[in-house]
Amino acid sequence: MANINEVAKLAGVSVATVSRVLNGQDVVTPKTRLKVEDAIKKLNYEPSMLGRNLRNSESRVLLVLIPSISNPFYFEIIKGIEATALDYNYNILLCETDSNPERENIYFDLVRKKMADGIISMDPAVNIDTLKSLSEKHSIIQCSEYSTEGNIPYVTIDNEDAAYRAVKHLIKLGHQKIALFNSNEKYLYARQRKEGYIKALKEFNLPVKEEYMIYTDQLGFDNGSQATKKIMNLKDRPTAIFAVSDLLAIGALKELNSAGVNVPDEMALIGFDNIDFSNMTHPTLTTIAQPMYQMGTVAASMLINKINGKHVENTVLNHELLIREST
Amino acid sequence: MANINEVAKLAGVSVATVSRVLNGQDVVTPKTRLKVEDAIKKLNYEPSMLGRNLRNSESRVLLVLIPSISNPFYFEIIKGIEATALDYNYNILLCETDSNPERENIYFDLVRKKMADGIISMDPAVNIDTLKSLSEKHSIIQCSEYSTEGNIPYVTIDNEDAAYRAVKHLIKLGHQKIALFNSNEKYLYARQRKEGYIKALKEFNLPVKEEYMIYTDQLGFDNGSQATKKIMNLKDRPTAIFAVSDLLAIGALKELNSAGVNVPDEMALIGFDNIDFSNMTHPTLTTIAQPMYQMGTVAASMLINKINGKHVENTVLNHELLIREST
DNA sequence: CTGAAAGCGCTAACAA
DNA sequence: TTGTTAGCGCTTTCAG
Repeated sequence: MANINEVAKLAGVSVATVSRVLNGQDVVTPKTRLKVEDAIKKLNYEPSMLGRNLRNSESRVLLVLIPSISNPFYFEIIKGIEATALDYNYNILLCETDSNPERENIYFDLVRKKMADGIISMDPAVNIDTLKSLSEKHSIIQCSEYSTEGNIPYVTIDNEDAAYRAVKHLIKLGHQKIALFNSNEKYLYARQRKEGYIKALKEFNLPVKEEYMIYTDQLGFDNGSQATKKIMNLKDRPTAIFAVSDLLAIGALKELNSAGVNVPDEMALIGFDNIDFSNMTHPTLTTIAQPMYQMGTVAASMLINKINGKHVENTVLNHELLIREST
Repeated sequence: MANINEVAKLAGVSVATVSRVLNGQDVVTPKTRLKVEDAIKKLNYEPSMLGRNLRNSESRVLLVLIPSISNPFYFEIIKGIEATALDYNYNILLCETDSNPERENIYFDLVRKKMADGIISMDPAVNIDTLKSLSEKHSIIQCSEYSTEGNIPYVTIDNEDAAYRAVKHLIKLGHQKIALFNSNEKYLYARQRKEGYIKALKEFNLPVKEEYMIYTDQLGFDNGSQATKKIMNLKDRPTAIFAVSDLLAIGALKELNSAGVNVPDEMALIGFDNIDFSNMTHPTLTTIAQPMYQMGTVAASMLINKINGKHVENTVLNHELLIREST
């Protein structure tokens, strides 16, 4: 593998000139540029990022922390991040924490060790203390889930309002007994969505019943199925479910279908996220759509700005209620 | 940020000694080791991978090429790759090509530019010529989809046999008119699965009808729905569908459910891949399960071996027919 | 067992 | 406009 020296020698110029050509600096005479380009072609030379990165003390890698790669919620966000990253000549290292602090630490180490220039954290279960202390020396952006501790910039949606609108939609449809499938309240979004749920109920003078609120530790299909079983056994069974994730809702739908409960007639169902699959169920799922791709591009832009020492502002994006067959 | 020099100075040793401690070389006296470790702690020192990587001319990054991040088929494979990679102190750069040659090239450039030490390609649409020429200088492994051109090592399953067994299962159930939802025949796996389909039909003296074979360009839900519409309009409508991907099958199921066609009574359905969703549909989907996680670990091990100059052998893993409600 | 020094491949300040 | 040179942070050879 040729290096910059050999190119310089073959072209009859100095390495500095080769470097200039490589970086598109227009101080170079067209004639010398041509010589250099010729030499590059002849030697099949490819500049090594290893040398360049050391010299520039940067890795041009952005770390993206997600709890699980199999949650479709993150797909579009990741695409947005990646597109923006590539635009700015960054690459993304997608890191799945499995909500495992040990694994998380492996990834944090990458930025400590300069293998990454910054982090976009989308992991609700992230250790916020570590994140905080890391953010003192490194660039970090929170995406979707966030904490206001530590002043780490974030991009998100108004979770409370989204939940409020979802539940209000159910109420307008005539539902009075509405279950909430929520995730663990240690997560901010869970607390916020619960707030929205309660706000809607209260606004219409409906009772807030503890037994209608089911908490699941994960946001998988199975958790949705389990939760559904629980509310089906209630003496005063709800007529509608608001699930804080489409995965949960789809698990619920599966259980309802199996139990022969008609959706939406006997049980209305509304999810959250608008993942692809939510439109492939039978019936299709009413859900809250977040501008995921945009969230990704915004997060990436914020991070890149932060890396470059610019000031970045927190961003709250708009959501949308998507009414489909399940309500 | 402290560097190795400052640590050496504070510890009163040379940088060489610090490096030895860092790399766990046991030539160092316990006493000096202690001094060094103290200094490291005091300075909060983290060794920079930038320097180390340049020196070792390696990046300890593995490139993983997939066509689309939203195809769940890849999840478990990626998990397998990642787990093995981490074991060997590698990180993976997950690269989504969108079957776009331009994007593909951006990623290939990363290994040319030494940002990555090797590639695991899972993209059926990959430019095999580029891959071939790249494999002359770089370590590459093909995973799942492969080409025998260029002698690039691969890990895969026996696609023909898998398809054969799927279709045989349908035939044993009494089906005589079986549709095939295949992807584009430019892909090897598509050709192989078609072979298996035909082999089973022939073995039972069933006619092979062109009109029962639908080709889709992508493996998404929508393609499955479209394909289903086509065969529903056939005068001699099939009674069973074998789809070469669960996504296709789920799209088909959606269409069948909407059209009020009972699955499996009026139309049996079998997919391929055993993605998570396949167990969440109503009815649940019969499918072919591939050992995806293992495929990932094997691919990663092969690649790491290749990077280290060892010889690697092609591997064919076992598959399994998972009979569920849709047949 | 430890240290001095070279060098991985590149960029940029400075000089010419 | 181009060249010389130092140095990014680390590992490793060679000497001691």
